[in-house]
Amino acid sequence: MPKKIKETTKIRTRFAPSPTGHLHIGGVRTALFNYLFTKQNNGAFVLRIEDTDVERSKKEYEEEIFESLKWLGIKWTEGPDIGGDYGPYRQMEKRNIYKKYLEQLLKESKAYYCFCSEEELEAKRQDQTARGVMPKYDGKCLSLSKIEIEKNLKENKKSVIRLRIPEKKVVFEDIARGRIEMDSGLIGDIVIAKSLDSPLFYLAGVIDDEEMKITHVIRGEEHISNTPKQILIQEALGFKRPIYGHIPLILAPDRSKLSKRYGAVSAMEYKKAGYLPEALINFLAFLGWNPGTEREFFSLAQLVKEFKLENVQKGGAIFNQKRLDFLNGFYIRQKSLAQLTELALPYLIESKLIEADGGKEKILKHYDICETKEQISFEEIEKIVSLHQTRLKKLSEIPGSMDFFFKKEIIYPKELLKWQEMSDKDILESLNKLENALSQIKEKNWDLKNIQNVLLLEAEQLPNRGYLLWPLRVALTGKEYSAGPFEIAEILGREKTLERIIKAKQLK
RNA sequence: GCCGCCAUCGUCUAGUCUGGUCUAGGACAUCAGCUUCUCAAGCUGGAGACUCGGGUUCAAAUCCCGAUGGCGGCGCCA
Repeated sequence: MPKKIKETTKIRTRFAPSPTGHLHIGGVRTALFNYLFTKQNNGAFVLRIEDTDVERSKKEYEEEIFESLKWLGIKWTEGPDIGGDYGPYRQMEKRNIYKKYLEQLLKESKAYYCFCSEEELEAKRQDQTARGVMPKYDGKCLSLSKIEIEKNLKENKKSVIRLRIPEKKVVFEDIARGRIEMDSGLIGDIVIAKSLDSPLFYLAGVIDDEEMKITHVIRGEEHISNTPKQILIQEALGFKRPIYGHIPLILAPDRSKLSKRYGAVSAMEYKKAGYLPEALINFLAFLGWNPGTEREFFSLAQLVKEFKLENVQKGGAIFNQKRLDFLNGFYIRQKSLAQLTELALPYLIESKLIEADGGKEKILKHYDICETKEQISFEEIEKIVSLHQTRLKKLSEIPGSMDFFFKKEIIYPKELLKWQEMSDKDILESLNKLENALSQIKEKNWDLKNIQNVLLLEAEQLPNRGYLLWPLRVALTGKEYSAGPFEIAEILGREKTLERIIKAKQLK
């Protein structure tokens, strides 16, 4: 007996994207909030693919939805790929079910065929807008006789199926916003299917939620105005009403809907750009929600514990790229060196700085100018990566910030060697001092401590350390900004360090 | 236009339900300093907000009304 009660009260939610485009960051957040809410209540989280728009739905987008959610660690418990007791989980695989309900509505005269042309409807809409009223269908085809309908259908006259909307006040409680009400008289009879075999979003969604025993519908704010329509469909069908929770939208910096104009919007683009899933999750969770304390770093597991759907903000939140970058930098710093190096490898390979040749042990250093290739170990790459851990905001910055370790020749303007008011002569003197001092260190003694001792001794005799250290750093890296020269020299090795100093002297 | 939702630093937000402890707290960004060869990281400090107008009250960011602004919806898209 208790078991049964438990079963009927189990929370069931769903994330129902349509595979008509890349999985948007806003969709990801909707999925995240659903996941957090469900997981903390030990509920079931259904992934449903809403592919009723046959023209725009694509298999590759569906794949991307799976991939994105998996990357972020947002796990669903039922879905098209893993199955479940309430499938199928793709809407186009259950057309017969929608058809059954559609026939029921038609039979009960709760829905009717409409033969109005799109042009006719469009003209009426424009007229209504011009008169300052909310556009709605005038119910013209409602007065069609059974015989006329039969005749039209037989002639294959183009038609849609509309739901009769009764005039009443539709009221519902929203977990995130409280009571919301709307007058259904303003809506007009909505189209719920193009035909018996092609239901529209409103209808299919409502039927799925019922059949999948969804208890909580958590979705974006853009659906608030759709909710009364769906409630009316539920009522016509005699379905149970789920609990609704509408979460605010993610906005672009100008407060408009976030779109491609503002750069990356899909989850996979963020992955490619070198964002960590931890950072994206933490960031997205805090867009519209916060724990009410001053704590700001949360893992997915910690969010499951602390998240409260009732506490989500009501207003839309602007996507603050700088904050995401900050969080990403933070999570990069949290990684162990081995983990970060592992993450760096694909970026180094992609930019042709290294080649992978059968596993970690045989990583090849690849010179982009000479043909020579030499081996470099994972441990050596780790050392290089360690110098950059505090300097990275995104993984995609990896090749650009450490390429000088891998390249045979580095290119930079001579002008860059100049520190403060140094003359060409000063630079040459510094480079000579560097060459002399460093050549004194024997190959076997080439380590950070010795390099530092020798160089600092030399540098103290100059107006300031920069006179020696800046040209050194530039000669070794070719960059205006980088990690410190001692560490770099150590990793580069005696031979290459001296070689680059000599090259710097020859620069025209 | 109509309907709905919303409104605290540039941004994300705490505080609003249960008025006083709020000369409004935190974080990102920004500025200055420390550190320092540069850039990061780290530390210290600064500047920076209750949309406006009416009420209610001894007292309003907090309650009520109105205005304004922003966003969403008004599809044979989802």
